[in-house]
Amino acid sequence: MPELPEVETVRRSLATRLPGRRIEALDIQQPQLRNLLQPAALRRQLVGTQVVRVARRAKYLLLHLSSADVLVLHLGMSGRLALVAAATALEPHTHARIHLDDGMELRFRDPRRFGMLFVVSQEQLERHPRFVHLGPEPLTAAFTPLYLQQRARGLKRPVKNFLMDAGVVVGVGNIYASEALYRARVHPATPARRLTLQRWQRVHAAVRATLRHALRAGGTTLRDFRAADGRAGEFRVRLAVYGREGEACRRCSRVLRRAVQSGRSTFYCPGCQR
DNA sequence: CGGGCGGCCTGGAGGC
DNA sequence: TGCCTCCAGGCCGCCC
Repeated sequence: MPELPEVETVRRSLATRLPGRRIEALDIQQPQLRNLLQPAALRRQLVGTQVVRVARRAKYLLLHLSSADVLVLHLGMSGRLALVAAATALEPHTHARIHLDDGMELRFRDPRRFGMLFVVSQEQLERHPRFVHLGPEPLTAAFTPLYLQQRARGLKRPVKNFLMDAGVVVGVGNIYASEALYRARVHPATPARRLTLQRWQRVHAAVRATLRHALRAGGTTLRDFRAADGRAGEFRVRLAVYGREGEACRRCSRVLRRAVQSGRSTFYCPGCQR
């Protein structure tokens, strides 16, 4: 589900509400997510701590705690976080409930259970196996056209797969990889090593613009996605290629196509993207 | 070692 | 209505 704009949207919706709240209790209904939750250990680490701030790295949400630990949450494909009154009826696939000191509850739901939840010390976070290999954030100065060109040196994998590799750049998933390449007018199957610096400049700018616009719209809701306050994202109507196979390109009117790359759908315009 | 692929899960859509 | 297949926004381990 959620790529950078969606995770960042969730972060923002939590950042106005969570800091200062104390965790009073934790209920685990279903410990088997992507990682196996250890209810007793989690309770020991979380209960009694205060949320200090809500951050994000790649597609991970980071709840920094007063204990100098970090509660790390990943939404996988279908995960949702909701901040609701404790009396709210329990919805299906609610795996974890974090009870707060103001009568609210942070609920983690995830039908497909590809999501993750774990605690790591702030100090160890960057060295954690899930974090240590991560590339730069696309909206920071570390992400440049030259960086892309250098990382692509010698790689014959398609540029779309390259952009979706979190070791190259984080936060770009299947929707925004297609959208950004359309915006950059680069064919998704182009071997990464074939792109000139000039084209990397276009790709770089397109990745950033696409993510920024999606962020401004509160992300893309295809089906599941909601911010923590329940709001859906509005970017779906602005998608230029994703999910629009068979429809007309808005730029050149050619029929948009779908292809499969490494088992994932890619959408592109055969006229605009060479 | 780069990189494609299957597997992890459930549910929705569409075909018959 | 039911049953089947395919597909889905992520990530990792296996294998060539």
